[in-house]
Amino acid sequence: MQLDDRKLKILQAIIRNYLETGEPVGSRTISKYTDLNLSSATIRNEMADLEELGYILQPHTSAGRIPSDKGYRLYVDHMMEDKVREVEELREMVLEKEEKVDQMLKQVAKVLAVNTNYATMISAPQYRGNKLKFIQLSAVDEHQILAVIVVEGNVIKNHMIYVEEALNQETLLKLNILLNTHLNGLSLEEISLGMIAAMKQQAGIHSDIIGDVIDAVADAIRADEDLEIYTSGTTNIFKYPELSDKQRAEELITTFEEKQLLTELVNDTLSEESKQGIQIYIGDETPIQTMKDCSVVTATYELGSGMKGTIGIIGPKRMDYDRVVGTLKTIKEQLDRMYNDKLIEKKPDA
Amino acid sequence: MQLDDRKLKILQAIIRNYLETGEPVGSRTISKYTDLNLSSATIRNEMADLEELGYILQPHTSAGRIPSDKGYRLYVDHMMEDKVREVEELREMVLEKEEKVDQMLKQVAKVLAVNTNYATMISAPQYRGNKLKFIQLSAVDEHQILAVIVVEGNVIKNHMIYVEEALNQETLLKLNILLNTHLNGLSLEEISLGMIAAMKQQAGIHSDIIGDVIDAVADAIRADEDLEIYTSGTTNIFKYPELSDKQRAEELITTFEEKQLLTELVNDTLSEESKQGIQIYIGDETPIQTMKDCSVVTATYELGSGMKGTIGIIGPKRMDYDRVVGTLKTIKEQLDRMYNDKLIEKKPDA
DNA sequence: GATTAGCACTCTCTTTTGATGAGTGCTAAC
DNA sequence: GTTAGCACTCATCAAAAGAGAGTGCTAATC
Repeated sequence: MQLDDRKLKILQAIIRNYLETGEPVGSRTISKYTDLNLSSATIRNEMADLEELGYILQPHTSAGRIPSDKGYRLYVDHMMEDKVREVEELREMVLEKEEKVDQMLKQVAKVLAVNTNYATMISAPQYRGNKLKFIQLSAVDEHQILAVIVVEGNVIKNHMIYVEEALNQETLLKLNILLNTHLNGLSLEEISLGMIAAMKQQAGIHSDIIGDVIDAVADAIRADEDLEIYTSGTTNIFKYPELSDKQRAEELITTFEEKQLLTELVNDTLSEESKQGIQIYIGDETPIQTMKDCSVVTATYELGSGMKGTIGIIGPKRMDYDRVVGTLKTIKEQLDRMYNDKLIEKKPDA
Repeated sequence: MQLDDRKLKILQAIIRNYLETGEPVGSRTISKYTDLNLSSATIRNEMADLEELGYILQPHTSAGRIPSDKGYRLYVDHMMEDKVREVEELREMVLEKEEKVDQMLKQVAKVLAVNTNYATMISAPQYRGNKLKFIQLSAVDEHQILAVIVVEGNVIKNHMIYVEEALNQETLLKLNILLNTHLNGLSLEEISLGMIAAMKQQAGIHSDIIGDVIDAVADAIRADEDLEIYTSGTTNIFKYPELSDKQRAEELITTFEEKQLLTELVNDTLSEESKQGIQIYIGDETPIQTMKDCSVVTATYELGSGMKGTIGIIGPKRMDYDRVVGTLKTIKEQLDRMYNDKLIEKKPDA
């Protein structure tokens, strides 16, 4: 049996209708809904075919039909319309303050959640294979030395070191020079034990401090290991009865609370090189078990120099794919652009 | 009518039983439950009295009785046993790594949630009325200057400043000295506009940078305004039917997600000087509307030098008060102690 | 006078039953 | 190939019936 044009139109009508209502859709509805001018009986025959082909299914005898995962897949691959939706709020927000990246990301997650009525997540950009840019030790008071470590991409890490007795300015300066000359421009792999030993030797009685700083450097560079993930709008799932029975709701919300569990999704998204950076997971396709009754749309954004992050929108399978994809594209572009603008303008931030 | 000893015993039995089962408790149950050796009929008479006194109530005619808020209040004020429970996990964890305060707090929230089966929150200590300790500007590269600001209590704030053209070391040193001599030891209130103007004048063509730094300083000092709050175990509420109908669950979980809403609770706890730093809110007593069907137990902890934070446990009214209070006391003590140990040992952190 | 046994009564909860209605599959006619 | 017609299925809803837990009250007992 073939999937001819008429069957496609009917399938599309079924899906569109189901996306709106969330109710199984019957033959009579389609008969009126479309401009095909076919009676419900004909539609019924076609529906039987579509069911046999696996694109739709019946929750129970004598109910209407709902799209199967295969049906949704066909829809998002071939039948979706490009409905680019402006997200005004975000545009303003991003321009207004870019104070701190993580604050901004939290905001993005929230704006997206409010805009789409789905649950959202966003992962902070990962700084892979980064190199050390700058180290500075400063005496804060008699017993405390502050180590500031800046990594390429301007990730900054602070580390407080306690010392038994005060170091004078001269010593500090020496240590600073020692550290910077040896370590600047290196990645974690390039820092050898030999190098560390050499530095410690040169530092003499202050070798402890060098060890401490090295640890902090290691920490700063591989900060990507505990990936920051922000979520918002998790309670939106209560808006969709098919997701909000107790068990499912509990599982889902727990997944959002234990943000580690979302790492899977981020990794999967980053590994697949999808067209336009937008990825759609329908039902079982998702890498996260608890979301197998959901659909997940993800986008990869880039804040320049390979610092990639992931945005995800999680909703029911009958999510408004057109709108979500449109919104995500907009946001993605804005985030991508944000960094470039900054590069060009070289403006100080607020 | 008086609340004699027998009535008290019966009330206690009712509450204990209800805490366990969550079901209204009837006269027959109590008649067997207690060692009073009274028939159900007698108990019934006493229960009628207790109801008249307002300590218990009937969900509907011919159901057992459940404790009223007044009843719970009497219980926690006078009838609770001190059931101090060790929280081994926390003890180990705290000792093992005190790397970063916020990481640790997240852990505490989680351990508490797992241990108690209730929802938990913890607010990061607030650094009230803090003074500036130290400022340092460093050139990271040609166009970027990093400002590091350290506030009393070792709160560190980083701020990147973009400049059109590179500053030489000498200029930077001058600016550093300028900033530190003028600002060190001052609180936000003590930094006057006149002072800023004077500094800008001395900085000459680099007055922009001064302005930028001042902004960052202001930001660092009043960091308490956007209070960090961590939550955990929010999905535990699904374990209690009386809290987990859709509407209530949604409201509660939203409250936990929008952590700003929890500020009320923190402020209220910090403002009341309760005995032993433990506070119990029953039902309507809570400052947060969405929790009016819950009970909330809070504790104030102190990481030294007036940096106070709040731990909260949110559960059903029939929460196991004895255990929760015990657990909170333990945790509170451990946190309090943690800081003192550190002070004495002056150990560097991991 | 306090305690208890007994009993009618109340109210929730669960199960059963029947009615309704949406939707189907199939057959026969167009 | 399309459509009208009809018997059939199944979820949903509401009303009815039954069971069970628990009460309040009265009268008897200690």
